[in-house]
Amino acid sequence: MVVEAELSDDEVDRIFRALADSTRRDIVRRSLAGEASVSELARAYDMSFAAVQKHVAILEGAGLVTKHPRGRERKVRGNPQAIRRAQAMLDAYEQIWRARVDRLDALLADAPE
Amino acid sequence: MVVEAELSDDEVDRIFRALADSTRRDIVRRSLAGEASVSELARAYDMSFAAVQKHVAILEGAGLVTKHPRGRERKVRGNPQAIRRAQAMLDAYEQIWRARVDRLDALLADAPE
DNA sequence: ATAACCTACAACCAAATGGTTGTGGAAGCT
DNA sequence: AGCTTCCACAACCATTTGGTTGTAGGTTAT
Repeated sequence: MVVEAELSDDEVDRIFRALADSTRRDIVRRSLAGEASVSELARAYDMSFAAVQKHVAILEGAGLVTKHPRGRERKVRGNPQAIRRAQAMLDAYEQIWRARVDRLDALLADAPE
Repeated sequence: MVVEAELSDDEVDRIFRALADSTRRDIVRRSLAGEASVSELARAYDMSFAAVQKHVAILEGAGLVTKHPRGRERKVRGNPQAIRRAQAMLDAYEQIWRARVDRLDALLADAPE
């Protein structure tokens, strides 16, 4: 059974904020496709190693990515669970909208002229 | 036929950034559940009218919400399409992960010892 | 042992964020 | 007309963000 972790506002903030940057989204894509070390990632972007390191740290803080020491490098691995939790949030919003549409439909059905 | 709007990085940035604030997420929820004027929304939060107005403007800039003049007020309406576009983004990430898992499975099948 | 590489972290800086107050215009009410 | 309500926008301020460089520690290779 899937544990439906109650997300605090702060956690949701971090997830969406982490996704609100194209470099970070690209890091997520790469690390979901397969493990990559921080420096491998850094070589892919036109910015300093430290900058990429910070992006990875932000993603890690949001739970979108985990780091795993392998020798002298840290392998970055995407976390599909975090993605699914974000999806669950958006699903909830769509349900709210759907519920509203249903209410309006019911109203029209009750007063059909 | 559904128009699969190609989202620019900037647009995706705006959508996730807009969702990375609990006040704004709450505004989205309310405006998906039903239209509300800016001042109605403002009364719900412990901050100035102008602050709420800015949040609505950010949501509008991200396409998560639309404003509709009704007399002297502007009715704020949630836009489920924008939500779905964000969902599509997250779906794409999950597909990437799934593809990786499939690749690994295939590898194991090919070299079964 | 020395050199090269990978990572972490601090200090710094410009720009963006999230809030405030104040001003002003347009719409509705008495 | 005059007052009130709703909204937009500018100016300002503190904090956060996203980048930089520099320093230092741990790991691998020569």
